[in-house]
Amino acid sequence: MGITKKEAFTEMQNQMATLTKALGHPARIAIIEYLLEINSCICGDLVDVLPLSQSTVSQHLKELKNAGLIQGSIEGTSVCYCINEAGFSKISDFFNHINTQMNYKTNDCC
Amino acid sequence: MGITKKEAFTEMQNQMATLTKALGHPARIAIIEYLLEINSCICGDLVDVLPLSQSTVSQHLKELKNAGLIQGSIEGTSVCYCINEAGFSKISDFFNHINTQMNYKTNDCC
DNA sequence: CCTATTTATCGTAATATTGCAATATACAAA
DNA sequence: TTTGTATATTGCAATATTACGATAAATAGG
Repeated sequence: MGITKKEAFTEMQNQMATLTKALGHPARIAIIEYLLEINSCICGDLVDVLPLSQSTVSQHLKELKNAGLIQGSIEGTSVCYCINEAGFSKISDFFNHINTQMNYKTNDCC
Repeated sequence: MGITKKEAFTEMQNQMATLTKALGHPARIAIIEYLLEINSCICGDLVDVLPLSQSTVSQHLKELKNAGLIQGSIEGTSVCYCINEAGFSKISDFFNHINTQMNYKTNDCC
């Protein structure tokens, strides 16, 4: 039905899915990489760098912002977007947890 | 248009997007958590644990397998699914890279 | 005020995802 | 061979995503 049964899962599971889903597009990966590289950015730069139209880039930025992976503040006529470290901490915590569990247990199956 | 312009991005960007996209659903997060917890699994277990039908669970398992996040091997009548550490290493590498860059640079904007 | 610049939003079309029932497939046991 | 068990696949229907052009909104500079 195209609709995710969110209510059937834990808040943590939904939150982690929201964060990873937001990264689940090459343009949004590219945006994050670019923001990390220059550590300060305006949307206009991204339109030049990415092979997508201005409106599409704006939408991707909105999704990353909604997920809490980037921040944006108005800076005169333009908007300054940058990494939101809090969002990435949450993901890192999850993967650290996974790595710990993988190291702890022996993968004796498959 | 609902179609991602994959050809316009690097292979790394597409690969990372594929991996994170595969995790971008609470059911698939739940599957990974369950596999980590019991460290060995057959699909039937998951159908009991998850609030989804057998066919839907099977589809989610297929997506995780295609992305390289889990492995499955036939074990008599059932299938034994478990974590594919190689897939998670790739994601971990990416997030370690992000964390390194975040620590290195000062977030002086926004 | 007028104009240019920058970013967001709307409308729309194409495609993808999610979910389930029904069915198919594959194997084991009787 | 027949029956049962476990998993995969197919075929929908409902909804979401991706992308773009057009347009709106907001501000800066003349």
